[in-house]
Amino acid sequence: MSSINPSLSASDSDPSRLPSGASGVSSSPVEQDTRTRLLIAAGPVFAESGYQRATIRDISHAANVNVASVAYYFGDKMGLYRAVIEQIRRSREQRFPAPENTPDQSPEDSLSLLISTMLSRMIKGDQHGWESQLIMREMDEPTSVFREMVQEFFRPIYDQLKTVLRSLLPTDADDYVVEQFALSVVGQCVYYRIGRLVINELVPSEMQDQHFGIESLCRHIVATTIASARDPKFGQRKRNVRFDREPKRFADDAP
Amino acid sequence: MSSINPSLSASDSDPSRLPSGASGVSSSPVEQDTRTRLLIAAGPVFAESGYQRATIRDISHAANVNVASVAYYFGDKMGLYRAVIEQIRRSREQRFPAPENTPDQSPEDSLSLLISTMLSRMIKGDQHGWESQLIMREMDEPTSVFREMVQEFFRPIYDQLKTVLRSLLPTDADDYVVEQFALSVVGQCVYYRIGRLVINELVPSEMQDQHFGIESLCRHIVATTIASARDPKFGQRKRNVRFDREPKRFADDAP
DNA sequence: TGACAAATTAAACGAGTGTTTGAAACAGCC
DNA sequence: GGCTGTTTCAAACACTCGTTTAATTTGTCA
Repeated sequence: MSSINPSLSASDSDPSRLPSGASGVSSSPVEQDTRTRLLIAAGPVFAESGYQRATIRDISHAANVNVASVAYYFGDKMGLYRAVIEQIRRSREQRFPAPENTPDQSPEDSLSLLISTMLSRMIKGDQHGWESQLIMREMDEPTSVFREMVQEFFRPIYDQLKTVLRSLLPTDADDYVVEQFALSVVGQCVYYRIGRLVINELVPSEMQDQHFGIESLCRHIVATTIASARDPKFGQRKRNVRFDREPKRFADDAP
Repeated sequence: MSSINPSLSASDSDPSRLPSGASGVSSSPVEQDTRTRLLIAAGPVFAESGYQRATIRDISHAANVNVASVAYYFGDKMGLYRAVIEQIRRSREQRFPAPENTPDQSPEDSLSLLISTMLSRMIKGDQHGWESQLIMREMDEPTSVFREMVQEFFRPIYDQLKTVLRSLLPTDADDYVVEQFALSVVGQCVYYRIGRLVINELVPSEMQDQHFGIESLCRHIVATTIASARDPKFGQRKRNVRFDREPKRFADDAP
């Protein structure tokens, strides 16, 4: 019932929302104010355990603050979570900005830049490996922040990708073909994050070390995408007899 | 301390492990023995909530049995979970068996069959949509059954995929190229399951209805894979100047 | 210094959790 | 019937969770 709780009167990102002891500029990573320490400690815990399983006791212990501080500074657990997500978005957009669409750039170069941006955000997009993990968790355990996150995180670069692909494909390519190509690119990039535990089991570690770095993967995805988008036979796909004698596996497929 | 608990002396899949009241053959879906009712009810709950958040009270309520029955028949919560996973593996292998490698089949047909099998297992591989979800959960929230699951679920069809891709690629293609192609195919298939919530936000629903059925996606993935694998320029990738003026985004990439 | 608000703390609360228990209900057999 | 082993059940246990509370400490300014 107290009326002094700061979480009720200030935005998550308002820098003026600081305790009186600290004067904005942080002196040392371990000597920051309680709110900042919570924000720093919460990310890895949420990423590791997921929103539900993460406990504010764990987070508070990691931040070396009292459990009640979460309610004091962020209202509740979800308030802290939203602050972490927003922090990731800003950090990521700053360190791996989407490339600009300069007209003097070939579509191939644009595609390469986009893919390397996506792979970087995905694989090395965080200093300690937990930021992407947290985003991926939202994808199959969505919380209330999911929809907003898709629109702000993914929509912009996805639209850029579609634009570039359209310029690579034949001019009469249908919209759905562009969409399928875009999702193919995204799928390939995302899998190296999502499926990394499976990949660790299936691919020898020496091969991963030598040929599964971002640069190597980017080369592969760019080359295969361009090769198939430019394939002269591609326009015939719809009538290719090869696919007319598919096994009847599609009983409940789209009509 | 009781010595009559059946979970301690019988395998999860032993059909003789039935209460004396039921005589093996099930009469009606709603009139099965307690153990079977638990097994049926547990799958969707585990898939929906994940192993940790799923509660045996929810499962027991859905199965219309007492909470203590889980301990009685499966030892503990993890015992029930393992039984569910094993049930999925058998069901899936029976309904979507990996295609055989018949020699009279073109590599294109083999690839198409493999991809449609993977997509089917992924997207419609379960009667009510929860089986794949449960498997996907293991991929980024692995429990103790993860490693065994990868080897038994994914390894066989992944090896088949590599064999087919090798026959499509130039004969002198390096092993890592085969591996990259295989993971590209897997990534594209998996993304339509993993990223389905994101896709729902990014792709108009009419387009999803018309062009994102299994058959349509299979055609696209097969066509792009074959086009790029057969691209005569593909062998030159390593020396393509285009990639030599990549932005320096690869500071911590593999040397 | 003393008053006052901000910040922190230990403790408690109430709701859920997995698991255990001991008694009751039920089956089949003598 | 009575007996025996199996299965079910409601209740309790021990524990963890997010949140609240009331008391204490800290910092600032008159």
